[in-house]
Amino acid sequence: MLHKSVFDQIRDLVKTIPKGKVTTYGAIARFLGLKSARVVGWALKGNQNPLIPCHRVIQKQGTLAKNFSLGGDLGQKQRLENDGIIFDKHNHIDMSQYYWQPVSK
DNA sequence: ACCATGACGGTGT
DNA sequence: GACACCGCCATGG
Repeated sequence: MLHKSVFDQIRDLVKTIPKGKVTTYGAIARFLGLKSARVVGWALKGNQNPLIPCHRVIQKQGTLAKNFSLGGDLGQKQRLENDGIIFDKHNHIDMSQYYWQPVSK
């Protein structure tokens, strides 16, 4: 991975997600001009940097990816709850309340 | 260069 | 809601 890679762009963007907010794989992909959200998930999986709040990236439906690297979906849920985000009984979160739209920095 | 593999998303049944 | 496909594309073998 020399030069600026897709991951570099994803990392910089994820860093700007405010505490208490979340965004989606698809939103990041589209923001970066990618046609597939799968690349975003792949990039986060391969590069788990503790300085990057990657737990704030979730699925569009407000649900969590089951294969989250740091403790699975449960570990991700705990991190989000630590951010002050409330889950309903089906492990969904209210996207109308918590969704954060990526913006140019 | 070919092929399998995803922390997805959209659509159809 | 639960499945099943399919398109997507960077990476590694």
